[in-house]
Amino acid sequence: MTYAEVAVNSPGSRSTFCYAIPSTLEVGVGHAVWVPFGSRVVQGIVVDTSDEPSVEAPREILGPIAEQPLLSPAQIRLARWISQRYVSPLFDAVALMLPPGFERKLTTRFQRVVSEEGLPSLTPEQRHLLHLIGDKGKTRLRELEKRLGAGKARRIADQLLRYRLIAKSEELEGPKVRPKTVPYVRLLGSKDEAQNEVMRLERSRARRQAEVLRFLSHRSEPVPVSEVRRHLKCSSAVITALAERHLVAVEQVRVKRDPLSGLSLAPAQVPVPSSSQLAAWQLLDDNWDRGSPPVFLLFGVTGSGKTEIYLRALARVVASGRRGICLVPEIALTPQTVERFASRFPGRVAVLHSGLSLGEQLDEWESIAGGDCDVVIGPRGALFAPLPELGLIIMDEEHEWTYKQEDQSPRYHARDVAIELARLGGAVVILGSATPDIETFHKAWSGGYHLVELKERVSSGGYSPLPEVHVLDAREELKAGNRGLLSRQLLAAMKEALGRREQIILFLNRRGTATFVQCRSCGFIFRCPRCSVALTYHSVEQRLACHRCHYATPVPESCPECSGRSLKFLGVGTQRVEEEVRRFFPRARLLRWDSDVSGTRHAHERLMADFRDCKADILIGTQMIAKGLDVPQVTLAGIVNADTGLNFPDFRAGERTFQLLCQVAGRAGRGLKSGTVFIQTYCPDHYAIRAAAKHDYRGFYAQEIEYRRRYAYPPFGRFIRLVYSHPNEGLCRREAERLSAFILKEKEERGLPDLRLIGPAPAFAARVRGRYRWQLVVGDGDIAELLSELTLPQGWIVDVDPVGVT
DNA sequence: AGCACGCCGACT
DNA sequence: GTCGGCGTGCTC
Repeated sequence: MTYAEVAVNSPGSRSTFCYAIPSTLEVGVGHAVWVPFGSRVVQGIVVDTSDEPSVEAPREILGPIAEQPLLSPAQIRLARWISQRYVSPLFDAVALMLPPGFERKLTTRFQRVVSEEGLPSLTPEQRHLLHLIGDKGKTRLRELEKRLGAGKARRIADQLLRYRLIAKSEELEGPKVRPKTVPYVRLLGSKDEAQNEVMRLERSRARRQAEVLRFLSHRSEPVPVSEVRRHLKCSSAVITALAERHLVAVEQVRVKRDPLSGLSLAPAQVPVPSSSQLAAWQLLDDNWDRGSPPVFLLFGVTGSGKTEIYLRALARVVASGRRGICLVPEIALTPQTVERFASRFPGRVAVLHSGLSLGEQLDEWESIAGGDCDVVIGPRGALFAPLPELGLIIMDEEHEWTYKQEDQSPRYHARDVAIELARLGGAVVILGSATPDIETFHKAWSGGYHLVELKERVSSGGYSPLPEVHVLDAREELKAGNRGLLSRQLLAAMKEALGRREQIILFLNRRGTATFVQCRSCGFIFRCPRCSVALTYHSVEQRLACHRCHYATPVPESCPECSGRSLKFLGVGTQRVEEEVRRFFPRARLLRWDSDVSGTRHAHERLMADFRDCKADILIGTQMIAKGLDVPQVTLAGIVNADTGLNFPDFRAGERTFQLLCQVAGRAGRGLKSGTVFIQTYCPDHYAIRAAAKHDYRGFYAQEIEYRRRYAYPPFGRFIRLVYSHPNEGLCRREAERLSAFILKEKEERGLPDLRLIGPAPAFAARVRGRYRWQLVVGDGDIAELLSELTLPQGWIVDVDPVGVT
């Protein structure tokens, strides 16, 4: 007897379960299987096999879900690594690699057993439920929950079950996706026979049938029914009649749902590289196999031609018979990129992202697995595409935090996973950025990665210099009596640009819902007296709170520094800016671009196209315009308030601000005309702002890395965030305190002096959907190991390398 | 996710 | 005492 270690699809099962493989089944490592689990049947993946069972009485695997294994041994190794590193259930890690629509759930349904009405002992609620279930057919539990609420529906259903008034059944939902098929019509018999039949049909006045048959006799391959109908303008009845006479056969043929079918692809020719691109390529090419794995940081300002290097690298890999994945931060914003790749590798590019229909996703997945694609493009999840012979992973804009999965387990960072994947499969990694993540640059600087620099900006008209950047001190504006959002210099520059019929972008760094309070006269920001973190304004309770230590205070009426009474709640929306611009330039055509406006992916494209076609003079927007926008006519960029990000309670605040400012600055002057950028700020001396104004990444890095070193922030230390959520506030707090005390005890007993514990404190989002949230942040001290030994009560979320921490 | 088990308040 | 509601832990 052989036994299998199975990762089961059941929440909270961190370890694997042992099952016996019946000798009648062909099941091995990587197979998806149905297994009995408690009273239910769940899906699982075999991650190992052995001759000895690991428990006394294992149950038997019921059967394979698919004939072929779904995962390769390398993928299982990667899943194990992810599960360990991010302290997540193994199934969650495995699930990343399964085909789209793989997961199938059981539905609980109820049916009336006896239709005896008027049982006197029934409560009104019970009667109601009985009524909802009805006499005929089955009713889903989910349906009842929707009407009565989850807890109540279940409780009352249980009561009725006990009275044997209803019966319960568990049914497996049908597959969410099926292969798409299209009917094709094929000639039966030879062409000569068909010709004879044509004549016979004509004689018998079946003119339509004769036409169809003649049409088919000139074709050697089966023809789609729709094509026949379109061509001969006949109904399907004609084809059915022919099929009944056994002259033709109608067959279902599988077709691919292709998300790229709408693209107009002119095969692109390879452009002549600039000298700096050539130099960078040479360096990359020379060091291609050096390192374990070889990781390159392609460091080049916006518009320096990184994409061309990616394409060359992909071409190199494809030429050697291998394949590549290109990760992008957000596919919705980069249709041009997809188009560019697709026209360079015609017919060999696949895209994978959640914006596609499940059918498209499945078809892409299967054609990738079948070896029909050389290049896969997509956001972080595309990393897990079943690409055989993976030789290269590219990560564009590697500093972007969309690469970190936050909302569900496993909370992985695609960069780290990419490097591990490359290590397991002998592939090369190229990380590209104009403003690399501090941790990445540190690794490159200290020799862990190859640093490849692209020094010049390339544009269609030749080299375009970086824009001139002016830092405007917002405090000076206030002293001069300007209480508006836009400074005099910026307004003057806008007026000039409008006069020259040039385009302007105004950028607002409005991040999240966090608002902080600042004194308008002296620039003082309310900070926590204990942690010096900017206090966050909670509008519901009308208080300022520190999310790190739980300090809270009512909103003061005046500034403690200068006694000024003009306190400003910052977090100004784009609408405010729009109103103000309209007041100053009533005749300018404005376009507002933020998450409120752009609902769909096409809305992005339309907005961008409108602006590019000069249908507006001024574009006002948030983060989004810093990313996908490339409009050559823009000569002026204004950053309304550069400090919003700086005051964010996160040690990466400086880094994020620098990155954002550089990105916005990179938007101006990409065409023939040079650009100007205005940065409005209350802290003109902050190193992130000063460095951004000079386009000086290295200068910024030098200061930032010292700050990180001093406080043992990444890359010199790591964090793990533990969030507990519970509907009961007291219980939530108590559990957080219990775990905190436990960790401190472990710190003593195990001798982990480096372990730092911050909290417990209410999490940044202190209450989400009726559940209170408390968090602990642990720094260093090999806590991941400790946590994997521990079984945390359910309700805890573990986030290794979280995005926003103190 | 579902089921068993154990704890606590309302009622026989 | 006992029944049932609710919270917690386990499922190979």
